[in-house]
Amino acid sequence: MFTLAEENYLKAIFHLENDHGAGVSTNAIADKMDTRASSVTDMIQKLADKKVISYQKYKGASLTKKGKSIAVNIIRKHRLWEVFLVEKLDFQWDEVHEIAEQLEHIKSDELIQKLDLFLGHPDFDPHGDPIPDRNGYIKPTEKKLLSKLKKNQRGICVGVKESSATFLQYLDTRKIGIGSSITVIDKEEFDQSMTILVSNKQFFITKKIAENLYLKTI
Amino acid sequence: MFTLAEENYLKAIFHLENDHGAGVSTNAIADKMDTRASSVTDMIQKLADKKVISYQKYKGASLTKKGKSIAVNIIRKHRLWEVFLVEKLDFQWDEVHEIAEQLEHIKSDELIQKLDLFLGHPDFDPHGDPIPDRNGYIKPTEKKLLSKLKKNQRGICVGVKESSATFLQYLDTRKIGIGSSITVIDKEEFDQSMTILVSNKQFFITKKIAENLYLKTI
DNA sequence: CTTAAAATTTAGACAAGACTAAAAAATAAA
DNA sequence: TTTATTTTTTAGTCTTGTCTAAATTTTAAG
Repeated sequence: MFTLAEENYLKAIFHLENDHGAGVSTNAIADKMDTRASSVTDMIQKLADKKVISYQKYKGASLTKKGKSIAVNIIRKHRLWEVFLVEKLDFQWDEVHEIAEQLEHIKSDELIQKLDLFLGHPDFDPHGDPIPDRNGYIKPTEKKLLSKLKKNQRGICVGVKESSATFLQYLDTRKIGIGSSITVIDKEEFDQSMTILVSNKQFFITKKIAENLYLKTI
Repeated sequence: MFTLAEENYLKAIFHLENDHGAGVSTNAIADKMDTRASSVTDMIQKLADKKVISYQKYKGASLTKKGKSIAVNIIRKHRLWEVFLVEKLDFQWDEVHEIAEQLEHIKSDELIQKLDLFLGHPDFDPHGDPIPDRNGYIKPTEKKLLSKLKKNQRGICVGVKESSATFLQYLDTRKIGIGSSITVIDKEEFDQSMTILVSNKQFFITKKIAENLYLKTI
């Protein structure tokens, strides 16, 4: 059985490995977990003892098969609970992360199976992230960051990379959400900022915004 | 803010105080929490420092107003989650305790308010226990232990005192549940055992069973 | 009312998970 | 390649919540 702290480390390592490739550095983990490198070294050692990561001193950490399966299961739970909060309890998409962060650690396979059924086996969470199935399989989706699009290209928003409340609220004020059609009207070579068209309104957005919106190009 | 351990102690003290009156002994708490008396002494001291219990050495502990309010809130959460698990996720009444034991510690007032609404403001949990309202008010119910009934009296089962899986499963095999009509056919003076009638079937039950079934007499 | 038993508290230790400060290793720069 | 910088690890400490063993207080028995 894994403690709350261990589960959170596994989840962090999974995400880091996903975003930046295998062999996650101590500092990267410390950064994501908002803790100190020395604390990470300690935990890394514990997780290696438990065979959920492979690790050599100074060489970074990678999830083993077992570790990955645990991490994916936590992510599955997180995303299912987010769907529950938004679909059933009527929360907004910017309000659910903190709560799901707690709910994801509730231990009961039966519970998750029944929750999944109750929700109608959803494929995506409210932020457009795919929900792993019971075996940990994540359906690959062909989504592209808005920042990768060129002038005049367009797509449908299918997800957000960041899901902090501030970012989501920013999107809300622009009426940008999952399903929104977005067209690149203009793109500034110098700072990668863009002018985009969303439901007949034009907005100016920075590179940072464009790097956190996933589109399905059409 | 209170830790998981602190919350569990508060809950235990609340229940003990409810069942056996104010001034809960160290040993009683240790027993209920399945821990050692010395650990209880330590925690009791912490809780007293935080003003959620009043406590004098060797004299037992009592919840303060603040402590009681925290405890009742945890119980409210526990019972609401139990309703959710049974009503929405289709769990049996003997399967929900462990899971609710975890869910009761999720921190979000908004969540509980919305859950309560989603469930239609239920008054009782699946074991017949009253759900405190948002202000911590518990509607007093006139329920009586089956063991207090005399020969030929009858009532409707409105709750169980114990809610261990084994006890609930025992009741299931006898088709006894919330709402069942129970008549005392015979009562043995010697050992307080009973013969009861439930939906046209007679059962022999021990004193211990009768002491864990709440009835509303009619 | 004194002694025995039970209940409670204290003292000291331990594991988990974090931290600071310092040492060691790896990487980048000159 | 040697030096400087960054990254990572080690060493030692702290807090929370637990434990055992011993001391103390309260309660019960004679």
